Amino acid sequence: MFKIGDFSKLCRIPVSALRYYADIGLLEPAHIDSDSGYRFYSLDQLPLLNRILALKDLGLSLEQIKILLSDNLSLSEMRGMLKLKASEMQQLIDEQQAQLERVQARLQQIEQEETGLPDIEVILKSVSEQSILSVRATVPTGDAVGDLFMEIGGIVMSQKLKIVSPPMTIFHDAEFKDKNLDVELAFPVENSTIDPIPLSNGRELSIRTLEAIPQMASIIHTGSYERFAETYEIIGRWIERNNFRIDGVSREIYLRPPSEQEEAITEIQFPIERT
Amino acid sequence: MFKIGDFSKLCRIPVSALRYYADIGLLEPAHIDSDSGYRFYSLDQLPLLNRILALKDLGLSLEQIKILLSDNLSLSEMRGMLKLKASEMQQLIDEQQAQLERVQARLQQIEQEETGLPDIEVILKSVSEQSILSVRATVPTGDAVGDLFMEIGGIVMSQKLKIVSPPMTIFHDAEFKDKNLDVELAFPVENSTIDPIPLSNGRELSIRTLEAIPQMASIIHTGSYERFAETYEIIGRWIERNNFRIDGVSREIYLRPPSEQEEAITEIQFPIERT
DNA sequence: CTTGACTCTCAAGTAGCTTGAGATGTCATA
DNA sequence: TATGACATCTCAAGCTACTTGAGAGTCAAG
Repeated sequence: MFKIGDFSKLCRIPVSALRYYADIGLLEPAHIDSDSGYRFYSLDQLPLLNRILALKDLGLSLEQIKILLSDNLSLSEMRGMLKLKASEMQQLIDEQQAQLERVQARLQQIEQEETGLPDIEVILKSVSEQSILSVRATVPTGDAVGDLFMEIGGIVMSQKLKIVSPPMTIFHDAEFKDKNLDVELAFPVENSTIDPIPLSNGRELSIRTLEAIPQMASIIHTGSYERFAETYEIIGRWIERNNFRIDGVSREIYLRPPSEQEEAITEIQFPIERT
Repeated sequence: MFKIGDFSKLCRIPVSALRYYADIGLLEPAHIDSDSGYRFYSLDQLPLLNRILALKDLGLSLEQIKILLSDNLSLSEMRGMLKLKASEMQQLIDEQQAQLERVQARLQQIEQEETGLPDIEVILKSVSEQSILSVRATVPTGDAVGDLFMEIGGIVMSQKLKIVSPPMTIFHDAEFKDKNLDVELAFPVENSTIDPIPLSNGRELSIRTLEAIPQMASIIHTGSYERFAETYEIIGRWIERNNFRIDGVSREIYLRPPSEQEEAITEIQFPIERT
């Protein structure tokens, strides 16, 4: 029989951990002196302790180990648990690997271009499905989106549909263009249906569903629309450096329109995928 | 200005997290109504929040981010932090990869041999440096180690050295032998020096230092020495399956000698290295 | 004025221990 | 047998980044 300190040296587990294991009922001392309360451990407990440590090393929680050791479970149950664990671990490793790559991308950025554009503002997010009331049109220049907005804004308001978040533009062109852009002007609305509303030029305003997107690179642009190019460059470089590629149509979300007192705030989103 | 719920939807961060960030002073609301205590956030805070999220995504703690955002630190400091972070992450990933491999090794074992020997008892440990009083000798058979033990036990006891842990045998043969084994019988003692003590057959008993070993595969054998073979087989297979190789001399530690009442308990250790 | 949705604060819980305070026990020496 | 050094005991709190829940107050619509 060993006092806790000696047993601790023997098995190289801190005294505090042994006490903790005793507290949670994972490994009770072989004997507890009823006068002093001292815990005593026997060498016969070493195999059990080692089994505990081996299972812990496989990444099981102490709670799981306790269950596993009490109802000594079948091989197939054990296999199930381990398979689950293995896939969890694989996923965790993959995520961490991706995170490491992002850190290294940023490091590379810092090393290469001392005074370059910072891309610290880019974040990764997911967006969920939403209903939009939208019109798709070809506009001669980017600035003309504003005119389209003016044109249909009143019509949208008159629909008595509840608009649940700020308006956005969806850019359908496969490559970058600065003339004759294929855009969709959209207002997120509550889930409902209406008949399409015909507009001039054969266009129509209708409700459709914008599907969820698991991975979006997003950046917030503050200020006038004239300086968009720089912000687009930042997010573009971030995507490139982090080994993503653009996979779908981009959006601009007009969080706050420009006014006398305040600068405009716009979010730019690109759906991305691992290359 | 948005109430917390709306801002939460906007940036896709749970309300509880936003409140937490405010509590720890990481992101204070733009305004707090003094009557109701309601928090109000401005769109102007989005870039800051995104910076926070981007840094968090790089694996920095909220505390670090807070420091980093308050004293806006230099590029080289930033680089230092990221480098440190990157190496930490790399190490973490390597460890987890190794752990995953151990899980998979065990899975493979379960799948292949339904009724095979369980190797659940093998654990990985490190052992630290220790002084030993030892004699090295060639013995005709494994059983003869016991005789050697008898022979020198008395002499060791008479040395008035404090023996700090149970005796062990170190096996110096490069390959397995069952005849003429090159063994070293050792008693861990307090750090001190004595003159070598000559024994019969030209052997001598002396103090030396046994160096620390970072990775040992260890298993506890309970019972008579006759059934050692099976335990050796278990640990050997574990080492093989986990892609380690034996790197140095093995030990047997006689934790409890056999007696009328109790079974013997012996620990077997192999130093190992990643292949 | 009511109703329901929203918000507030404060406390506790999560995992696996570690650290510390303050009280007691054990052991070897004087 | 007294003393001092050291080991051990039992709590309680701390670690991270939040989440959950209780109980109470606020706000907007009908």
